[in-house]
Amino acid sequence: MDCSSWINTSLDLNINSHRFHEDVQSTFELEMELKRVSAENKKLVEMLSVVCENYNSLRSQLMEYMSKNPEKELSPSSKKRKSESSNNNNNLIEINNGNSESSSTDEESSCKKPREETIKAKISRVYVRTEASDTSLIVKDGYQWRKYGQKVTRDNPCPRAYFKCSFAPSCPVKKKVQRSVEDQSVLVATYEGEHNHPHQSQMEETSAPCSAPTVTLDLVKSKFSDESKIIKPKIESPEVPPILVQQMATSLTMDPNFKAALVAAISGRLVHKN
DNA sequence: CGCATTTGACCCGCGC
DNA sequence: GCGCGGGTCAAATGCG
Repeated sequence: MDCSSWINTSLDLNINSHRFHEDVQSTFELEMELKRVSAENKKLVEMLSVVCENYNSLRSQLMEYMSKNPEKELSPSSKKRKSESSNNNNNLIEINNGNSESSSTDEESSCKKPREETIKAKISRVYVRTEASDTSLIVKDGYQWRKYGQKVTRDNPCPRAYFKCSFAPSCPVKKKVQRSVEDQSVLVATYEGEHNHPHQSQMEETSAPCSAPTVTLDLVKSKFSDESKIIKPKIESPEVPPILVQQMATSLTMDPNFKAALVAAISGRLVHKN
């Protein structure tokens, strides 16, 4: 072996050794990254389980309520001025009837308001548990409201507050807030219409700890249409059916915001490494 | 001073 | 037609 071939062989070995070192380092970094992603996935699974638990709790409470008051939900002849029903829901529950142009059993969309034939406002109801000492009729939903009236209604000694979205008249959304008759620690907020502007405190809420989870129950056009059939005036097992977990996971993955956040979390770390 | 809230008056639909 | 009750208006008031 001459001198030049020896140098070439030595260089090859050196280069191969360097590449091997890089490969080992790259593999090590990938393993670390895999561990981080696994940890994040674990957190997400834990979050999902918390969501499932909250859903389970709220669902059981809803079933209990419906078993006690089946006629209020089923009777099409319910009057407009029936009392605001209460329940023992913790945190925040939104019951969204998805009011549409078709005939509805909701008392708010009864046919006795011919002047409002063009108004097809989406009406939803939110139950918020508050501190017993909290006497304000404030529901923190992330939007800014302007109070324009307050009334004491016949069915409830607690006054009902009337709010308009602060972006009115460009945003036609209104809401009524009143304490529940039976449980005055529960605020009943009735929303009319949909906001035509972005959520004002969306950024703050997404970064804030999730202390009061919100569950939306669309009782008319539920995405969980199968589950809406399951809801009967009968107490069922409090366990979450596996199909529900799957559907909740699916709806999470279908959520573009959730997807974007997940992709940003993972790709951000990978890009940062490279 | 400007804006939000309060609160009594007013409007309107419904039942009798 | 009248009274009742929910919903809205707008002047008064309070607050930063």
